[in-house]
Amino acid sequence: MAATLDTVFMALADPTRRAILSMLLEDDMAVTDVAEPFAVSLAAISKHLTVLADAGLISQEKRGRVKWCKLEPDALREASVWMQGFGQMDGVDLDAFEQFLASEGVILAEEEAEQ
Amino acid sequence: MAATLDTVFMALADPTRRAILSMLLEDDMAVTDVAEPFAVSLAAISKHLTVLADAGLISQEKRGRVKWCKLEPDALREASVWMQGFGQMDGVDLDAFEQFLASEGVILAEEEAEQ
DNA sequence: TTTATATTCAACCAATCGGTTGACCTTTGT
DNA sequence: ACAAAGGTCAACCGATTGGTTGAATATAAA
Repeated sequence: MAATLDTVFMALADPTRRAILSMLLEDDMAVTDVAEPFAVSLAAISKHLTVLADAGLISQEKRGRVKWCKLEPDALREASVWMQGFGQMDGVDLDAFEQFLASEGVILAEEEAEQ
Repeated sequence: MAATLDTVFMALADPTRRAILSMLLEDDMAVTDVAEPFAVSLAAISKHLTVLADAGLISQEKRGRVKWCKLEPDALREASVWMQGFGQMDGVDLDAFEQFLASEGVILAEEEAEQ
């Protein structure tokens, strides 16, 4: 829930959690199915999913006895914007960049906050 | 040196280290000057700088008794590319995006590798 | 040469991390 | 009613993290 840069980057720092995100890119999954390919306990994966959910990177909805995990790519936006301040985006005409994004139907974080 | 996604994201997960990167965005700095605004010991900052250097996010060059710290924004590229696989870049016309970047003088990772 | 400056090293500490196991709760199926 | 399946919880473990302090090292200045 408290999706700060701290929690997002911390969540992304673990390879198992990044692999989970990649899996969820394909489709929503139950906790047990997320855990299946990994050589660790279900409880460990459950913890990883909690970390991802706390970072806002996934959401979890319980239907019956199954808890469905869904990728929430929006949480990456804040972190992505932060990173872009350092990379080769430096020197880029930001107005033109925003116009380009708008032309592609992308909604920036600040714009969304005003809605 | 071993700039993996693990080490890069882990390095970015700490607010002090992110603040250091922001400072280095302005200019190269000596270790002592980096440490000055922070309420922690010089040794602690020295460790943070080692973490950043191991992640490839900064480089350190010793001239005389002063060790100069320099931002290395390229290290963010790999992580940024990984993240863009999830975010709202999804669905964006990547060709148009690259053209836009090229028009802004930005060199993408793949292009640079071919040089 | 002596002294101050810049930085790291080494040892230590409390807190956190990723992992385990076994008990537990809830929902579904027989 | 009973058993199985889906998940979490709680307690524990070893390793790592971010921090400290004091000593050590190397360079520069007096």
